[in-house]
Amino acid sequence: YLRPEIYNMYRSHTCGELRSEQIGLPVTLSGWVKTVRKFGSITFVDLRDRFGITQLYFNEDMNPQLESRALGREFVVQIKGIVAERSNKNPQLPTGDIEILVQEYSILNESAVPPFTIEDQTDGGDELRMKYRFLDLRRDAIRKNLELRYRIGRAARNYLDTHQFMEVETPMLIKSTPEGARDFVVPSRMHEQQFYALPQSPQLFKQLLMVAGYDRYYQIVKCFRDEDLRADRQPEFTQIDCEMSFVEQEDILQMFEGMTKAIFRDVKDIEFTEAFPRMSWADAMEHYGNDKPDIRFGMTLNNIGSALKGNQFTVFDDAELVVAIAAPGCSEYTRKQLDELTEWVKRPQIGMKGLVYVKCNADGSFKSSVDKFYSEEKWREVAAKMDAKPGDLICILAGPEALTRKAISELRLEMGERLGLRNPAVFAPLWVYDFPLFEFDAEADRFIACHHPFTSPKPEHIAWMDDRSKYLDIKANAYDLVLNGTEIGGGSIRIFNKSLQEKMFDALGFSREEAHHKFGFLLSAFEYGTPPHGGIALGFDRLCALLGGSESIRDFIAFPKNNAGRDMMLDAPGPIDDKQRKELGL
RNA sequence: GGACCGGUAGUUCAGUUGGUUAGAAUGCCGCCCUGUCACGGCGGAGGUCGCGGGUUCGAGUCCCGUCCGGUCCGCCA
Repeated sequence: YLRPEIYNMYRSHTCGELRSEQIGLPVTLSGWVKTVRKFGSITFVDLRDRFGITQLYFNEDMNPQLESRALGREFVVQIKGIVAERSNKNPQLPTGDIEILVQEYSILNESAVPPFTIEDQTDGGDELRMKYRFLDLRRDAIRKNLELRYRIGRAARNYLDTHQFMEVETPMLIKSTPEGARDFVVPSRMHEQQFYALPQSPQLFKQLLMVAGYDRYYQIVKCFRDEDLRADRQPEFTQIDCEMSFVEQEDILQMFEGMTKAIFRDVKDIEFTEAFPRMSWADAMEHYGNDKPDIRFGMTLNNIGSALKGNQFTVFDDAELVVAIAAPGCSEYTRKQLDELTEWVKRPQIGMKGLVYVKCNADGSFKSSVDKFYSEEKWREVAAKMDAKPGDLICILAGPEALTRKAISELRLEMGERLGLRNPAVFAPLWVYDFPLFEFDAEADRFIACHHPFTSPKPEHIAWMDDRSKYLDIKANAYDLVLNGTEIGGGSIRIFNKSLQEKMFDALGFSREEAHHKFGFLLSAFEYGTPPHGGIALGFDRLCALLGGSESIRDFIAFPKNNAGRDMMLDAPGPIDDKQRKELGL
């Protein structure tokens, strides 16, 4: 614990640092009144600041000018007094052995009655807390989250500094780019009908820094995307953005695995002694049904179509994919529970038509919802193939490939949650690698980059860049860092060759003119000695939320926006006045 | 672009089949209280039931619309 250097007229100590060693010491404290507990002529006040809570003891009999009734919640006060031993100690407070015998006090500022209580268990709802975020931030719970965020950032910076990374700022006012998320655009008075865009990431700038020879760059940087939001998605968010030159994929994985370990060590006192597990994208999709597997638990996917097709059960026979998980210890599910689970997979956001279940009973027998079509022997065979144990419940989904894969992936996570297998205190990092370079966007009727258009294909697949029929088979030098089923980072080895970059733009359907108009500066830079390079960007907000054991990133951002992208405190965005509008030519 | 949940006292919520004067807890105000730390006791104030329309003898309750908040799907290179 570092004692802040705050000796001045307002305070000699913080509200968090006095202990029994200071008994008898005259002190001056300033802070906010958290609670007032009055007993006739004596009064206890909990005084709060960022560093803690210290109990004040007012005694009107001993000191008649201490009329404590003037004090209200959240008043800012300064007191002078003597540190004293408490007759009743409070073991729940670090300062609980002492109190301050108040000799004089002054109210530095009064407070209106706050609209919600400033306690860990506040009575305020989200909406109110966001509107009065400055009060919400006084709460311990939020303060601890922001302190965690600060410590994570500091740990990352310390690690990167010791590995010769250099922080460079890149511009916030840039040019709108065609690929990827929608840009926030910014009009400018001096350029009528022209717009800056806010960066979705500093991607191009960090690559140009590599061209410039600023090997090992990092930046903890705001990024902006004008897309719809979620609990874990904000229109402005922060990345730990990094780039290195003269590296291959393995170098980057090592470096940032090291950084992740350092963060866990510094911030959570958790030591990862083993290398992070790695999984190819194809394996992730096959065994977990998504590209960010939560590997805290098993219950992996089994494609059992071949075993079950051809038994006159048309649901399976007509399905592109028949896939199952074995939920451990769930064979005793009642009819009601099974019906509820069936309803769960039929919800619109899952979108399945139904659920087939097979109870692997403890006595070795099997009971399924489709016994009409399948013998017990068949289920024994399937159970053996899936490694399902007596006592397990096999859940089978069947339907179109993509929908069913996503549904079983969601069902796996849901069952993991229900079975308590997703403990937020357990951390399971994972590298996912060998992502495809392209995916086909049916709506736009063209190929789009899975990662971004600057990602290099695997060297052995570069030849396929000339053959559209091979596009979907091309693997990229791209990788994600996944933690507990959440993507916390992603990166790639970049293209550093002009003709390959042009080939990439061709593949994505940009004309040469368009490519040069949008990315001419990059193509130009590639003519002047670009080193091989690659990097990664970590989602700082998500990392904080995960380490803080929370689903929502909002409590780890000082002034977040709501799910409509509004700042409830500022009431932003808002209209601009006619004068501004006119100047901007809007 | 779409689905679902919610909106009642400062706050968090309850409010049955549509039926008298809309309740609880907490907070707030007043009085009492010398060891509390979720202090306690007594008393009091506090409501455009989000908004608009409709059905009805009668609407917090039912219907339609709308606004706001939340969660999710699509989207998020």
